[in-house]
Amino acid sequence: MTEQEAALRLRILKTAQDQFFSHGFTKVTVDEIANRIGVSKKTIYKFYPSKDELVKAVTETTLKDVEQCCRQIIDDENLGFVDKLQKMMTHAALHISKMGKPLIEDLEKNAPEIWKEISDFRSKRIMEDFGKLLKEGVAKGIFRKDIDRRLILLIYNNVIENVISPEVLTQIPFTASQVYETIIKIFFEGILTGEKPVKYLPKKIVERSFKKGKK
Amino acid sequence: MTEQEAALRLRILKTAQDQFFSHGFTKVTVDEIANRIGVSKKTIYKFYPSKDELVKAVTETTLKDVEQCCRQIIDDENLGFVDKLQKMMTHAALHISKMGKPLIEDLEKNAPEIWKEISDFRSKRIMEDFGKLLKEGVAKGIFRKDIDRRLILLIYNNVIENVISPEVLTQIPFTASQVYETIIKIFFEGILTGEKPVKYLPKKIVERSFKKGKK
DNA sequence: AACCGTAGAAACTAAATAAGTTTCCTCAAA
DNA sequence: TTTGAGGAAACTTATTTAGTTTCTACGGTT
Repeated sequence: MTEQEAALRLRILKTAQDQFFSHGFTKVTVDEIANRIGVSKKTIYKFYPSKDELVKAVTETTLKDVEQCCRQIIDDENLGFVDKLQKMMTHAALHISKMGKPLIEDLEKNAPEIWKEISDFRSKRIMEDFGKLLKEGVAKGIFRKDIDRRLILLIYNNVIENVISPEVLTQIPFTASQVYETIIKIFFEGILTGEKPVKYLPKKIVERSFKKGKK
Repeated sequence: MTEQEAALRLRILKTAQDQFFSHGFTKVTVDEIANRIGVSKKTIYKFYPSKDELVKAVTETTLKDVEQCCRQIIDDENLGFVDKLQKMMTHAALHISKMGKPLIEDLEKNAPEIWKEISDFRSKRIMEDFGKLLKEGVAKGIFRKDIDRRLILLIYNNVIENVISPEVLTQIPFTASQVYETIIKIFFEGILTGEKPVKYLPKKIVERSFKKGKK
């Protein structure tokens, strides 16, 4: 595959990702993706043998990117676990809000095996690594022990999924980063014991980070 | 039709409007609308003989609401024409941003006769009434005469349609009302001669006004 | 100038989806 | 007990879409 072909293949992937993230995949036709890029369906099927393979490629690329980012955070020895937790939460928020609800619901209904892959990944990556950090915080007396961490993550996931969405953000007098900062405050203030001062606010997220199709 | 039946009919209309405004009408199935409301397709077809009729009803109701609001503004003798223009612009903005681009493009492609109705309405209502107010301003030396008002409206329509949209607003550090206020400033500063002081800023629009399906 | 390979556009085939209708069943009201 | 209405699902028919094939044009190579 030449470099130009690789570039085209990536462009197909990014355009599909953008459209699938916004609308789900069943509502987006291969014809539409082709038209957006300015190629024919024949060219798309040159790189991806079927629409399902394209959906899979979008999903796997997304999860790989998330995995890589999470690993960088976990493996960063310069960060304390609170910083790690906060960065993980930020990254999870970006992932959840970009890989939007329309696609997740669509996958659950129409491509359950891909949905299961995402669900398993989130369980492993979010519940394990995330949960490990929460557990460490409890052990050190920084986080409260009376709140089940699986519920923390369930609530967090739902809040991000439903509040940081284009439709909601259009109708409230707050920007995406303002909303996210408030969510982080409520969560951290809710799980901290208060016995030790903890800095948990992330560096301000620029709204552009919420752009779909962006790394 | 009983009052309860009328309420159900209206609920079907509002749900359809909400979904069509966000996604266009071809991508929204009658099944989905029925599921959202918790009725069967049979019940929907009781009130609307076909999907096309439902789309037509949504469109006509929308245009009627806009017409009524515009008329109230035009007929309000307590308002100067600058206030009238500004209120018309605000109302046009709410209409354009709510009756979203997905539906307009969908109608143009798949239901051209409905699209033409909207287009004609917009020409008449926006170009005529709107244009009349601009003309009056030029005559009074308040607005510049060297800018064609058809272009003013074309540019205004495009700015509102493309900037005040959920996807864009998610990715910028401004709220919908902040963006709208800036648009209004640029437009009025751009068309005013500056010979006379003019107050043009609207009362602040609450973001909830951008909610689809809301009157 | 001729040939070759590739991709766009559109047509094609087969499968899937959706509009609109009908059937069966349940429930509430008379 | 009977009746009527609506939900759920099945059904029919039409339309759409996934994936394939054909035709044509264009650019590169010989």
